Amino acid sequence: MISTKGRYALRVMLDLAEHDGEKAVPLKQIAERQEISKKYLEIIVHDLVKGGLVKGSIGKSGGYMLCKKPEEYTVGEILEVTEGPMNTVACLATGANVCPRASSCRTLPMWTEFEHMVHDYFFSKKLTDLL
Amino acid sequence: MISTKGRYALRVMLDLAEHDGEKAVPLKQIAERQEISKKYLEIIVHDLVKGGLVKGSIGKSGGYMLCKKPEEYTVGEILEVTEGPMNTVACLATGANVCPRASSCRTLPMWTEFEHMVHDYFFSKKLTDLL
DNA sequence: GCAATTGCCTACTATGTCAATAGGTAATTA
DNA sequence: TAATTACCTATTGACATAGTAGGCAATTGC
Repeated sequence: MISTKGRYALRVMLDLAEHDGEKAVPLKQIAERQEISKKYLEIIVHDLVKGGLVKGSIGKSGGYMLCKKPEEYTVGEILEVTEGPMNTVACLATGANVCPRASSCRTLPMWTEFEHMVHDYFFSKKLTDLL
Repeated sequence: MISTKGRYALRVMLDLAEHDGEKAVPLKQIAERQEISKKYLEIIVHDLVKGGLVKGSIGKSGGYMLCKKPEEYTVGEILEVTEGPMNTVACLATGANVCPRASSCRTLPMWTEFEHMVHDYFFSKKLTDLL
């Protein structure tokens, strides 16, 4: 299940891609266009900044800008930065203690295959594919 | 994210498939073999019974049996019965109020495509593919 | 017939995540 | 210098997850 955080993040990135230029885009404008609470977007954009996907500038005529060209972003990296690593099952989660049944588990191969499929899907999809 | 309910349900179904025969399999045995709390499994198996995937018989030498032949089950139906409908994003959830932005949403087509991919994956995978 | 076995039922709980909201600080620029 | 803007910490209500606890009722092997 993709949460609102990831979905909103994607919409923010698309908004920034559409208004990509010289000037930074204030969060207020994004919030209005996307009809999402500005306060909540602050949290999300903070993750994007922390993840190095966008950069912000403080002060009048400040706002946010993309760090790379729009076509260089994948949907996967945007989702991972806001939602954390894409784990579909707990036994495959990054940093999970290895399940003692792993070697004989009948279901593990399927989960692994599924996880790869999901990962491939989102990391081969570019942000600009959605425009 | 697939929860323990769905994952355990799958292991129960596999256990039943491996011990498919004349006699019903007591939950106690399944719990011991799978190393899962019997109490918790009761909840899960109840969902499987409610969903018509297995049937139980009360009393001494009672237990659970499959309703169909093992090869007739898909992973998808087992997961749906225990985890509820497979919704990857809220805007596509069954019974969700339609998003007013749906017609112009840049991300919706991707979510729809993704949801189909996930659905197809699990519903084309048979239980016996895991044995 | 009786006792052991087994499924079935309701209720409860601790923990964590989600989706926000609230209020304030500090930097920048028109 | 005043408006604008990003940035920071804290808090909240609702809900889901992952179980635990205890008892009832039906069946059957002896």
